[in-house]
Amino acid sequence: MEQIRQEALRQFATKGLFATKIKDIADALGIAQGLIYHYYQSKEDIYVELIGNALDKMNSGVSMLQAMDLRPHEKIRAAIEQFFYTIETSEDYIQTSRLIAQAANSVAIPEEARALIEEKRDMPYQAMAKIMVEGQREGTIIDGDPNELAIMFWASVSGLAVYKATRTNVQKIPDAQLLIRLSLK
Amino acid sequence: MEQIRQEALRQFATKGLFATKIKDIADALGIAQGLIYHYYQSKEDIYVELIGNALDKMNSGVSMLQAMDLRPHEKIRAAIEQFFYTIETSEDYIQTSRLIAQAANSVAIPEEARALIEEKRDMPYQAMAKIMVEGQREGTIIDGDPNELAIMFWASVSGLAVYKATRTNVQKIPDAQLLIRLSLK
DNA sequence: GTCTATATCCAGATAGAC
DNA sequence: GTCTATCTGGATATAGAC
Repeated sequence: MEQIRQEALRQFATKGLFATKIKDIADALGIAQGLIYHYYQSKEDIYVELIGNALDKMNSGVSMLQAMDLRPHEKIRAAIEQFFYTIETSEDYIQTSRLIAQAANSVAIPEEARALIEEKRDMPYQAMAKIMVEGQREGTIIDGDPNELAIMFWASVSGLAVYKATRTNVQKIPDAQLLIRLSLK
Repeated sequence: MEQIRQEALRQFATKGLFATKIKDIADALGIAQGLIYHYYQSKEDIYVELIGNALDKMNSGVSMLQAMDLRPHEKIRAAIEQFFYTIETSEDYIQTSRLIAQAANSVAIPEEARALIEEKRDMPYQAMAKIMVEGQREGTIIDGDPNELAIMFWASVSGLAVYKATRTNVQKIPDAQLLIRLSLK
């Protein structure tokens, strides 16, 4: 069950929902194709579950960040550093963000998956906008619409994640200092 | 023929290669499904042609930028402004970048398409790195590895493009000034 | 050039034995 | 729980008439 999830994540993240065949997953695990249907009712069911997990994982990271006892500009530094660390060390994180990127960029995903994305994907933006506001009050974050700052922040972060994910042999991704320049005074 | 290309681009960009059915394209154009095969040998053929066109379009934009009679930091401003303008006005540009994003993020695309991407996608990074070097010599671009600066630049730009492409009702995307802060002194 | 009809294949899902 | 076998639908691609 957990193995099915893992293998499905790996394949959905790299190939997408439609190019991934149930047989591919079964073969990779060395089990019969029919056995998958003992655990899941359909391919879409696996997909929807994974999308939900992925969004929750992303959002819980953001929640933890919010709860940290740090000043706003320190939270941004922490977020960036955590991001750079995770992207270098966690295969699972890369697959997770890749899955979300694939899903968000496709209109041909199950209704339920779409609903989950719609419901959950704005959380990081709102949380970051709040941090920006607080930082502006303290004078450590640059002026400007906090929502736009938040969008710019996550757009850059996810752009980097995609860059990293789609190059097999990336030696180095840019230094965290560059990202910090985006919003900090 | 041109209509097939256009409709196929629209659908591949939003749904990907595998979720797009030949019949979907034919139906959208009001022609018979079989007729597509009068113009193209296979679905993959259409896809590969579109990928090639998309990459060329992107790269020709960059080439034009390079050829402009501007100082390096002005080129960066120009690139950002052109980008913001195009993303707001050109449906075709959004589809084009979405197609490339989809393709680059999937391992399940035709061999030929993969080869095209491998061959052509680094051009913008190299061109931008060169501009960064020149700007650093002039003192208008911040210090740091020019390759990393270039990666950061395009990661942010493409992150924004994806953000914009995947929200139907985006009112505003961040101001160009924010992006400029990334690299200019 | 465009259509209808169809051959062929493949993948999702089910049935039922062990 | 796991397998093999199979039903069923759908999609690519082809054939051939108009």
